[in-house]
Amino acid sequence: MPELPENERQRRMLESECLNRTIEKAEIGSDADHIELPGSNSLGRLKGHRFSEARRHGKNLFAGSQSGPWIAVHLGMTGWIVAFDAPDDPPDYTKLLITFEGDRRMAFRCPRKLGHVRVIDDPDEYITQQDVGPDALGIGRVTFCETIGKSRARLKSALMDQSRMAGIGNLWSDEILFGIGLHPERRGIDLSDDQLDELFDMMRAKLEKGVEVNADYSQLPTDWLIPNRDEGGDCPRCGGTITNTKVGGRTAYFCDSHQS
DNA sequence: GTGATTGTTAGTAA
DNA sequence: ATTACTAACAATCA
Repeated sequence: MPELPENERQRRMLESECLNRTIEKAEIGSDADHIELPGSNSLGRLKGHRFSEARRHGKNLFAGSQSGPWIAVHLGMTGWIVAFDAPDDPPDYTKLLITFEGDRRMAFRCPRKLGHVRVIDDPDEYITQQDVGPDALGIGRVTFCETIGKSRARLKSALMDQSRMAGIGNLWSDEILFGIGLHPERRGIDLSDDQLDELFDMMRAKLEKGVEVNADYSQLPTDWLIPNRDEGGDCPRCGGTITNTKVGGRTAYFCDSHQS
């Protein structure tokens, strides 16, 4: 379940459960057809190394060390990483299984196979190669206002464009626009400087809260969109109705009253 | 059966 | 160059 807050939660999990243990084995799970995973040569490179650091950049996740190889993980729509101890069995849909010293194991599971894992040498170089913009919680106000303010694309699409900034997907883009009261089909180029400023602040506030509650939606304020993201429901903030439309091929939920 | 799903990419078109 | 639209990937659920 990965947008920026969900991905940060995964990063924390890796950090607390999977660092500083020597890798004994990295293997492909069963049912791993039609998904991009490292070949045996790449997997072999991991053996004997340790992950000393877990990083997040947008929806990308990295684990590795300065002198050793890194894994670059993208969770796709339904990917998830689980840490557990042998002899417990890996969960369903495990595509890649890493066994560390001391029975600790890390499973990359991915039911819909839309995620992937790669073995790389340098996360920074990888981010550049992949044309991924700055992390949405790392992008500066000036850069944000510039890239959104010059864009003729619809706001929702612009926020979700991983080359502009990385980490915002369907749910959180809706949440941000709901918070600021802008319709998802508005254009960045039509916003005033003040509106761009407020949008930047709103993006940070929403994502920071999402990170703070560790992407546990039950802990989000009840007047936010995500807990009320149902077609036809009442807007928790005004007398409006939650409705939806297609933007960029995704379903955009918004309040028909206070978002314009 | 139909349509939808927290993501990305390729192809096409304007 | 930028943006929009569609389909595709695959599994599952309402």
